[in-house]
Amino acid sequence: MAQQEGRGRPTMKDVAEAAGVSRALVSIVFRDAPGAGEETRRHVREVAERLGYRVDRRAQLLRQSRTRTLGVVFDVHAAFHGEIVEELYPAADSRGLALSLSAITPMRTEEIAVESLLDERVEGLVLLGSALPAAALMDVADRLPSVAVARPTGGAMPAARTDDRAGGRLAARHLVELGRRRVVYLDGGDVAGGRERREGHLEAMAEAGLPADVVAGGLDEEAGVRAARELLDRSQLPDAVAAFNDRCAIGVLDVLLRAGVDVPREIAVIGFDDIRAGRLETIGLSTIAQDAAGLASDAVDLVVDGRPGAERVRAPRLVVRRTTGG
Amino acid sequence: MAQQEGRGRPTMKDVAEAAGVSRALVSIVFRDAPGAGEETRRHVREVAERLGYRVDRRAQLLRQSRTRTLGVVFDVHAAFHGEIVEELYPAADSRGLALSLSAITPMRTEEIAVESLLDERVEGLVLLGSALPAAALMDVADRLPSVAVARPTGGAMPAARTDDRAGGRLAARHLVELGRRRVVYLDGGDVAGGRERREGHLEAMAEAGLPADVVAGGLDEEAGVRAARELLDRSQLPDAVAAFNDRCAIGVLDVLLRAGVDVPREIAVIGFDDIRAGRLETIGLSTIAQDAAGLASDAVDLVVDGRPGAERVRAPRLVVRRTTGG
DNA sequence: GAACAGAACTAGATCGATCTAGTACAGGAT
DNA sequence: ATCCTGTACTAGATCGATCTAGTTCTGTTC
Repeated sequence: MAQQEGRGRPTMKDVAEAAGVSRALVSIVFRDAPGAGEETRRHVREVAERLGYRVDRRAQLLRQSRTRTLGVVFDVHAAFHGEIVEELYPAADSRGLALSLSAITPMRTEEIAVESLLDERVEGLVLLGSALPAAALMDVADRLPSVAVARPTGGAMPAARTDDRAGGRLAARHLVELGRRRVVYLDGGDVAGGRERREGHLEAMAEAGLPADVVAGGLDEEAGVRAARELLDRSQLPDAVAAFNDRCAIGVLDVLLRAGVDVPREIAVIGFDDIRAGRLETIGLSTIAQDAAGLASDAVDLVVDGRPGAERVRAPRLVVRRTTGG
Repeated sequence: MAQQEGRGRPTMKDVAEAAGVSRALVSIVFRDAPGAGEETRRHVREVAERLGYRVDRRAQLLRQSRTRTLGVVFDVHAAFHGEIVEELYPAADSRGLALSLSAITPMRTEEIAVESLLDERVEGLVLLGSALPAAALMDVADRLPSVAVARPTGGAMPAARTDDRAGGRLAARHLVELGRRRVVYLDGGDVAGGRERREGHLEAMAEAGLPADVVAGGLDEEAGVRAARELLDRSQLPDAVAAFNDRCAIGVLDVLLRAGVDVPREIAVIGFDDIRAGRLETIGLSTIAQDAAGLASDAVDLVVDGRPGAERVRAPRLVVRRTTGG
């Protein structure tokens, strides 16, 4: 990793000398700030280009009181996080902010990921699907403008999230409108949005005058598989399944398919999240879509002018595909 | 995003004044450098703790000639990239290096991702599954010690990769040893490792004295679905399918399952990569596993003391699961 | 042609750390 | 008493940019 160049990369001073102007003027040119003639700008840019000069972001960050950078803590394995990170780039960009990503891994805890961003002096933090307890969230929010995405925070930190309760209702009502009567809900437990989705489902079922049937599910395909096997053991099969999320729903689908159950004729299945895998033609999973771009945009808004308890909630959207469709 | 504190976070100067020592000494303490008494170290650390001081990485980076940071360009949607990023953290850490992540998205091209890292003055670049042409790779490698992971570079840049040819052979031989005779290979085309895997497959088939049967496949589930439908239209079905990667294989599996084909009895299926989805009990995809930790470690090694055309190749590993198993 | 405004440009301080080249002082050898 | 050595500590330069407060220069206006 020995730097091949003799004395490192060129600096503003080098460009200034080569162009026969002051360093300050070079700075003006590169910041597109007023105070330089057109002719000079062209010349400076040309000299810089020739020397292979690029502004050193380290020095830039140090000098500017504002780093104009948002830290993003995410999980490299959560597919939905990828979707949001992707949308965060343009959302931040449109407000003149850069992103600094910090991944969570089994060895690299959320705390470590946050600390490393604080050391970089990011101006705000976006936590994707944080697993931190409310007290820890408050600590973080206390140090820096922060926002939690896709999880309710109970006011501990501003949040950008989907209206999970409405999503739960939406899914249940859709199944009921298809004429389904024996609807099972596969619960996600206490995780981000878990309670809200379950309650939404229960409300919709109650409104329809139908009995609720909640079964412990989980967050991933494995959980869906386990739950589906249990369902198949019942004397009377349900005629619809609403799962906490898409991954769980996909596990269910797989078991049903192998057992020769006709989806959706015998059992309709609906998930939550609208992950890519579910959009595949062969899977065709009906689902409640979260608005990734909207969440990302809300998240940046909230970090930028974050009042303590603020919350932005996006309406979910019903996406009908094969598993509940004709 | 208004900084709540009056004058921003405390600096080394603040700590020095509060502790009644010089700034330089505080620096010595925080770098664990020699030149300070035990007593003083304790005192400085205590004062710093009380003020909530943390070293400003921006200033640190600027002053040190070395940033000791590796830039990582990756795709948030490629599951395998997540696996490698995860392993890169400890690999870099053990050599005293930090990571700076830069994501590729539809709007944010690989070039942009690379530029942003160059601006941060990272000391080396790790490109995951880069899609850049050889010429562009050479340009990048010319500017900075770089390494491409999981793609052959034809010497344009050091590479840490899996022996894809051996992997192709391994998969084919496994199928042949199971007694399969009509083996179809779903090709991945010209992408990273595509040619090598195909050639390995062809070699193994030739050695077994069996005819080769290469069909255009692709990189994702959709491609697998298309290819599988074509196969089902044939007058005589193959008795085994080796796919370019796991995602493609999963698409194939789905179609076969829906068509009522018994996997693996009628058709055995094997993929490549060992992604998480394939490990699921219900899918149970046999595959050729790439050694993510090994690739990550090799990648860091190569960046650190990168001779121009260097290459580290890891042996792949056959993982037998349900789709070719009992 | 004096006064003035605005544009173009520059010198020098500054951001918050590290690094170099010192100074001060203790204790031991001569 | 003098010299030396090593440890503990400090002043000031430095990294590469931006920012403030200027200075020139050009062109208008009265």
